[in-house]
Amino acid sequence: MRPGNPEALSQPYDPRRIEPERYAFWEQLGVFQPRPDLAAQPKGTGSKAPFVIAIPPPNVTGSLTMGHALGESVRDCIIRWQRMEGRETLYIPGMDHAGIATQNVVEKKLKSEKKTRHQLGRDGFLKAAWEWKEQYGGLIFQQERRLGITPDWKRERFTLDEGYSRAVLHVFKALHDEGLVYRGRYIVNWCPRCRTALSDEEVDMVETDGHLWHIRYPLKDGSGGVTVATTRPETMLGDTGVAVNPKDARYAKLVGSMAVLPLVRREIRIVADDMVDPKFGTGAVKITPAHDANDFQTGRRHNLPEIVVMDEGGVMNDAAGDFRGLDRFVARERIVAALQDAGYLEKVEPHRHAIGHCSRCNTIIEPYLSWQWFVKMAPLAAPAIEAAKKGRVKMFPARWKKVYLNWLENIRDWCISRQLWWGHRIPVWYRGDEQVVSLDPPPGEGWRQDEDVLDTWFSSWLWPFATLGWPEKTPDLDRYYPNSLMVTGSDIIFFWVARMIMAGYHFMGEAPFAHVYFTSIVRDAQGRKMSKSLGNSPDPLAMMEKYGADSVRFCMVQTPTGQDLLFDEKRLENGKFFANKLWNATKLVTMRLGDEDLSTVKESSLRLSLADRWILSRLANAAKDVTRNLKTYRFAEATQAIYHFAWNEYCDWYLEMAKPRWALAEQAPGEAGSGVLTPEQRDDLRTARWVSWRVLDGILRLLHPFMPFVTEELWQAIPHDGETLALASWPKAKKSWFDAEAEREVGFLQGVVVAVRNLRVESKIAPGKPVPVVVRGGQAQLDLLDRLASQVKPLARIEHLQLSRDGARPPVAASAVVQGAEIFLPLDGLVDLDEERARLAREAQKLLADLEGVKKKLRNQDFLRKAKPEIVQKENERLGQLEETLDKLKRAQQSLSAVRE
RNA sequence: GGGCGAUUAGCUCAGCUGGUAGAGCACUUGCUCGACAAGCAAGGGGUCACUGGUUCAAGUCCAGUAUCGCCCACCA
Repeated sequence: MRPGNPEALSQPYDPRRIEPERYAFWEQLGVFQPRPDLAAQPKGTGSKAPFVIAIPPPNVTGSLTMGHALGESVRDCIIRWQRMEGRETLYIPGMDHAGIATQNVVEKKLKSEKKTRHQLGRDGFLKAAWEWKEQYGGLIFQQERRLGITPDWKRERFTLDEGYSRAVLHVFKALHDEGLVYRGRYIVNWCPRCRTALSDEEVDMVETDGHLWHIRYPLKDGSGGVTVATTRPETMLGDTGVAVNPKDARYAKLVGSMAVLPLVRREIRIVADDMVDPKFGTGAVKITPAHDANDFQTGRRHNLPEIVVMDEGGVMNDAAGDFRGLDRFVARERIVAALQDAGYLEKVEPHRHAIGHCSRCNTIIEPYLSWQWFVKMAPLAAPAIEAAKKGRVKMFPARWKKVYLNWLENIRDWCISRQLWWGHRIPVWYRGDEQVVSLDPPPGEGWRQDEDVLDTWFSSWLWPFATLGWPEKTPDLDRYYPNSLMVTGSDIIFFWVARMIMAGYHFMGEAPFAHVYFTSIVRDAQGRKMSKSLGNSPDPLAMMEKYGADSVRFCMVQTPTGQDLLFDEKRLENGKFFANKLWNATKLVTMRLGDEDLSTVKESSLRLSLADRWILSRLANAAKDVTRNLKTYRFAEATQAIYHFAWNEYCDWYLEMAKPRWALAEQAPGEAGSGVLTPEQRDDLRTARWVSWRVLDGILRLLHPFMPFVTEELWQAIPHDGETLALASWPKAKKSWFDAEAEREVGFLQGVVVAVRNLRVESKIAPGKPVPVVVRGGQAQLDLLDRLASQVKPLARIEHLQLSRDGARPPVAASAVVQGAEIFLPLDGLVDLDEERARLAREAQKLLADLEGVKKKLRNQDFLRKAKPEIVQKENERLGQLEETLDKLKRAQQSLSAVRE
């Protein structure tokens, strides 16, 4: 047992003073490293299997947001809890190279130096990017230390590290060898600003007001024309056909004939295709196979030429004839004008539709025909679907399972090539007609490597096992895969969660984690997304400065799960106030503990008083509640349980009741009251000290995963066993501590105290003035009050407590009824009798309404017959209580009305 | 067009298996009594969005409606 250090609490609570020091303290002790000695049993068996969480790797360019703070609070809370439960824990940190985001940042920096990446060339650019990474990357981890999270920093991984990169390339080759990776010329989502292809998930669809232009295409034979409707007139330059529905009678005779494309004068064929909806627009669709995914399919079905009319920057190319060199939107205006001048434009309608935007830079996406690499997803999705259906991967909250399944069941192939430089370069080599997939350059001369890199998510989806050394068969991989839990935002359920599960099954044969917990998405108080441009994103570091990391953690962790959180800075006050309360309570307790080594005190040697039995019972309940709620990720309930117990039960009641007992020590300073105190008093003092210490210790343990800094600080200040609270054991709900009788009895005492306090206030008695109180009640109730009189009296400032079985009621008094016992506050000449009468009348009226409700229920035969017996009995008891209370109130009213003023 | 979620005190939200509506903040009144004014004590405040249904009993289960929000979707 180590003695406490009460002096540590002499200054007021200030998180800024204690938090940074504590982090260094934990790091020094090495509490973040996994302790294999704890995991006696092999993985996957029993509760002692290692508990593993991998961090969702933040972008190397990232800095800490409230969203990160929320995720980290949850992850670290669970990790710390599991560590205290005695499990070996591993929290894996790392960063994502974030292809497009990082390349954008580095290019911007180059621009400020009046350079472009093309001037530097590929190698020069990559060198600059790595330099940037070394200099600025990973800032977020410095910030996250401030939060008190406990990853094993020695295991930090980066998705572009040598080993990790091998894993990524290995996966590409493996999937290619299986026929699941293929190269093809298809329509992809193209961002003309980033000049790269994107996956479907990287495109945000935005409802936008646009136009539907109706354009007449004359027939070649001069016999009229066909009118098509389009939202993107500029693509007409690439039209190679017109499609109509085969069942559409209006156009039946045109099928097979040729139309002449206006402005371009190209002859294009009119074809019949089911994809056309006769009811939309004109029922005739212009076909631009190189600039529309639908048209591409249609074009292939009818062997129409594919003409690309823009370059990679969205500028019209040579195929655009007179419009070459124009930006696609300028070209749109010019083309519309030209069509109008030539009399081809029949109509323009307003039209609302969804337009794709680059999720990185918000540029409008251009469907673009190009050579890309794809992953065939359906075979990978199958086990991931089954895993969720069979519950092998559980999601919290469960409703996300549906979203997940819906996506997987309609999954489309994944475009994984990106026209960037920062990333894993595709391991494919070309020489003439030869094509080789190989991690290293093939032997021989003249090989040229594919220019493209892989989608960032093509590396992140390997995170749960690539961080552990895969594809090597490392001991870590054997020990720590599968992970236990994934905590992330629901916004990346497709990008990342679903893909990790697919990769887990495909490469490791089992799910990467058993549970997925989805946190809230943090929004501002008006419900807007946090964004840099709006400036509505609070800086977590500033929040920690102001309220403390403990408060940020405590308040963020208890946000609603998996739905939007409207963040309001004001909520953070709560945690700080709570920490402050505990600080002061601990200060009080440390001042009263005396010199005895409490760890040597045997609980069985103590005679626990009612208050002791009560608070121990409540502690057992709190331990049970916190643990149960942590198990199901119900953080709001878990924090509520410990908060309420610590503040409203331990501080508000137990400590107040302990004060008179501690005061015994002051009657006999020095030798723990020897000689002056009776043996019973000495025992009581020891008991009060032991229980208040023991319960405080329990509170600090239960709260530690949520507020690690202040709990550690306070734990060090009281007598404690072990070096750090972070490695102390998690409190168990001791069976022998549950004590329903003590809870009932203290409930009565609390009722009496509250009633007296209320009578005082209602009677406008000065707060400090001691008052006499008379209680009439059952023998058991009176005995209870008698036994705890010395503790109850100060709580309500009772000067003299008179207990009587059925003695006379004081003639002039304010009164109340608590569990059938009558409480009188004699008030000769002090009280406003009219007010007291009115108060009693109000009280009686309330009771009468309740009574009516209960009576009605008990008259109902169906209720008596069908409700569970214990419910009926409860109602009967309630009826008795209400009638008794009402009766006593009536008598109080009578006795008051008999009094003349 | 499909799916999901929300709607409970002035605000932000809890209410898990149906059985007398809760918390924090805000509000009212009163408190420098040696842990704490970041506090203490006592209070006020809700026909649980609406309509039907199931049930002895519904904030809680079912159906529908309304409003708001999110996600998915190849009507050009």
